[in-house]
Amino acid sequence: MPQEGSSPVPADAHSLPQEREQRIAKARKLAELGRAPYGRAFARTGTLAEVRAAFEPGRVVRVAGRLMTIRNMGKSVFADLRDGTDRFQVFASRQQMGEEPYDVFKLLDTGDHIGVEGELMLTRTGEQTVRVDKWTMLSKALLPLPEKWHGIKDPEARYRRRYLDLISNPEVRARFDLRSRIVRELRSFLWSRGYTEVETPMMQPAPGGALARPFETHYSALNASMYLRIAPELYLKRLLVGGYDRVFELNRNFRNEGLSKTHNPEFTMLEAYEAYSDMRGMMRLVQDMILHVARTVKPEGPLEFGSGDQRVDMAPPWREAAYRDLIVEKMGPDWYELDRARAGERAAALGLDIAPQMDLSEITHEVYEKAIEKTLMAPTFVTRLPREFVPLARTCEDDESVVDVYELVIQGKEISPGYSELNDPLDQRRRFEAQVGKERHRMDEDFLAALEQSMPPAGGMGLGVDRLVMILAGSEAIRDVILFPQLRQKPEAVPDAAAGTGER
RNA sequence: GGACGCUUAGCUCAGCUGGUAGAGCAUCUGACUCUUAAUCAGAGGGUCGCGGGUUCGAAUCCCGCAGCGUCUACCA
Repeated sequence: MPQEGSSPVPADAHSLPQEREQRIAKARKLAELGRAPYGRAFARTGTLAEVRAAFEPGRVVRVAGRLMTIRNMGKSVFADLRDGTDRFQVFASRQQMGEEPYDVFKLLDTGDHIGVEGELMLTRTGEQTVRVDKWTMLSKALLPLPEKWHGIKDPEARYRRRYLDLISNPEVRARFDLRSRIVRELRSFLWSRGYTEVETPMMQPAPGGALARPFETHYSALNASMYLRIAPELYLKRLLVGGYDRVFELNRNFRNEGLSKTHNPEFTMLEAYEAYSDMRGMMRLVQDMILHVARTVKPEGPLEFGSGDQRVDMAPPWREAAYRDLIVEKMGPDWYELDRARAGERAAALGLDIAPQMDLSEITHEVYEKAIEKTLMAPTFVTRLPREFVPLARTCEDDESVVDVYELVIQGKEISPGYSELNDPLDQRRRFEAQVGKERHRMDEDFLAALEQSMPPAGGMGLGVDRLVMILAGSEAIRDVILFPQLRQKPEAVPDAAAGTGER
């Protein structure tokens, strides 16, 4: 296995010509000395945080963690151990441990995992410390840690090797812990409201529930094309038909579209449906839910998130504004009397790109999306959207030209749409047929059959979980709230994967 | 998808108008029994993203490619 000095070095070893070899040699040496470099379970007195909380000098404890720093003083060594909860200093001395175990201890490198048994003590400077009596090798690190002071900064390395980002940037770990809490609170809120969580297919024969390009895959056993879902909507509605009055799913959707600061091809979506409710009921639900989560994240003080011009005040009541009113507010009371040319000029004056083929309602929508929506910082329910932009939604009772929908905008981002769901199967069929012409989506006959079985009137809502986390965490990029964001594949894998195998 | 920018040691970064590459941390050797970015002395480590071109000579200039970033486009 070891390469002869004269034989060519494996290509991937170039990246770490020396240190990795040294660490492998140390692992071998440890093994020779009877200390397996990769250990098994280690019974701990508790986590480092627990041991710190119950600190008592003289008490014997067993702790484990990753060695983060080592300060070698000759006949004694101070080192910092870290686990998922805390950092804790350990102190090893030749006098205490005996010559041989102490010398072996000095084979350790930063990055290694070890288990330690010994008495708790206070150093002269008052730092809580474990004095090592015995220690166990748990796992030898062959690769060095990122720079201890500056950490890892290169964005590409941070995303591709997120484990290093998590090790060296504590605020990153804190942000993902926050995400976990948010997700948990969303669930517990809905459970407390009597909702049942379900899981519906992610692989679907006919992707529906939204207008988006799907990912396509192939199911060999059936020799059939399948699609990763773009939304769970049509399955959740089947469950309304099946008698679930309150149902939600919190899981991944996939859309075959571009990457951006606010778009990842797989993203986490919450969808909830409530029988006998409507869009108004869902407005109340989503407001209560987001306020509940925000309060959990920030238990006291004003409900403000983000900073600078992205600062958001979530304090209720949240504004509700009809689409048309927002337009008039921005473009003047005569906007809807303008002809196409005048409207185009006025929109262009705002710096918008108005293409010649755009009609009045398209120009208006461009104004909404580019000049209005982005400026809505505080939570705003935009209602009564023009039906041509939400073709599958139910129209308002008092005005057939607008739909009974809300779109919740926070910090200029669409966070949550809500609907009074369509339950007329023949109407739904007509609208699907109109869509199938434009999009290449297949008609979901099975779903239409379910509707024909009678679906109760219902309110439905969606919530972009990643974006909610962005707002509550004060992150400006979706990649900062997704552990492993989608990146292009590199021709070569991350360094060292194949080193030593003799391949490549 | 388009425009612009970046890519130098394991990590964080210098490197001028082209003259054969540096620092700190990490690593190795030595000293050191209360340190905490330990300290002190010494050493090793680089296909300068990849491929081509210009030139006596390229990390540096030119072209192509890749990855990443920013803005932009589609979308939640």
